[in-house]
Amino acid sequence: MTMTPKRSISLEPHTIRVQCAVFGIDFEKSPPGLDVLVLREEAGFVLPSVVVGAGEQLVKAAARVLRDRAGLRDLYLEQLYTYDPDKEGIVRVAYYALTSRDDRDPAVGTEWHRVPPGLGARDVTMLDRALLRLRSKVRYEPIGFSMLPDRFTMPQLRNLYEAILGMSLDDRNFAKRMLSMGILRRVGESKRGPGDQGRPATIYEFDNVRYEALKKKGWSFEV
Amino acid sequence: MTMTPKRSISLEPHTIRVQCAVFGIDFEKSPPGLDVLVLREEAGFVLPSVVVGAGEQLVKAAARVLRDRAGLRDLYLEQLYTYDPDKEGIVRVAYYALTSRDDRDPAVGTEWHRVPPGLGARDVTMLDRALLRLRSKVRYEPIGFSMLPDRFTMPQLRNLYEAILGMSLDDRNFAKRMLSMGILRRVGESKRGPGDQGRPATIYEFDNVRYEALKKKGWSFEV
DNA sequence: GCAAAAGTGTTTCCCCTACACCCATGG
DNA sequence: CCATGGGTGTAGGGGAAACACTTTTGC
Repeated sequence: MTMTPKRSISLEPHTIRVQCAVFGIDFEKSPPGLDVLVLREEAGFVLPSVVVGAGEQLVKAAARVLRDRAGLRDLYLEQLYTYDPDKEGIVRVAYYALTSRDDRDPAVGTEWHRVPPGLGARDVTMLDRALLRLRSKVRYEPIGFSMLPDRFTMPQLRNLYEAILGMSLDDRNFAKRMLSMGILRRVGESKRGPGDQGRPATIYEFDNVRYEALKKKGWSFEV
Repeated sequence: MTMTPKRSISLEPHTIRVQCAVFGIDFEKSPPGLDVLVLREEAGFVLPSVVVGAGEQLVKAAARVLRDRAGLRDLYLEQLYTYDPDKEGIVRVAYYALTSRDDRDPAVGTEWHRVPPGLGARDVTMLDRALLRLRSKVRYEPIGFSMLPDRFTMPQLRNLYEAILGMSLDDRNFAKRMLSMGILRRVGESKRGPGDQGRPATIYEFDNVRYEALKKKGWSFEV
């Protein structure tokens, strides 16, 4: 029987690839809908993905591909699931991201598509899981605000939840719940442009300081 | 500018290691408590872990280490989180597992310890995450039954939830909720051994067929 | 008959739901 | 003044939480 020498080099090498499902709300259409960011390739669309560099942090790799390929920064980014190695020994670590589409136009080669868009089987599997997580998590963590501009109106917030959850919500009860949680700061009224009809909406900001304080006391967000 | 040739070999190789937090309830003590399975090593305790073989499925690797090192089979096993590569390029994929301690004695070199036991920093981080997930998930999925023998009593089930959630639960309301969900089958009464005091408890089984049927209708478990 | 453990029912209260009207602005 | 969109209050019902006594067994 021989002793196996200790080695500092890698054993059983795998390639690790991070893959991202980026969600954003399309407020232009009515009703607003949930879109996912895809890259146009020769044979259709793919979700953004990239090989993780040696020693690179996973979330950094995800942020890197979204910055380089889609010009996106400062998004909510959360790890989702790690998939088994495929035939080439590639392990995919899936992330999902939330972003406000704001003013930004999508970078060249990227497009926003209403979910579900046409994708390959693996991308679909991952997107399904991301949607499931998003629909569940958006109800007990205030992550939805990442998909809005810093300042937003109550109807926008409600439209966001309706788009994600795929159901319509009672406007009175929705506003009541949101305001009663005490995590929104009223910061003025919406300015009207030409063509804007109706009463100006109140503008709110998400009060993160307040939210963290409440969370520390055991309170939890809930829609 | 030169073309990079396509390669089928791995790029940016990493070693992947799965790591497991196995939870079980200690019904011997009163009140019963939540234990985690640890391996005794030279310098203390560690969570079970193993390098994932080339082409091996992640969950298979987790099941493999728990079978080989701890003699455990047929446990509830769920992926938890994937950690960034460390200095040696090792990426850890964390799983947590639930098992009924039943009759089984722990295999040699393994011990059950009340959480939290003394562990290294990485193991502690992972265990914290596993506990958080367990405490949350046990409330909306019927995974707790994996920590009981097939046949169990209502007080056992309640003790399990009390041990995991770290709070005491009203016995009447608890039984009411559990029975009203219609996922428990009454299968008899507990046999008393010498030394057993008090009224015999009703024995139940988890009715998985019924649970799946309800879930398909959009119903969801909730404690 | 006493101690130990298990089983069961009722009331209260709060929160979620359902629901309709008035207000502010642009044209 | 009319159309458009935004804001607000109330009443009722259902489910969760609080709460105490009876039953069965071993000793």
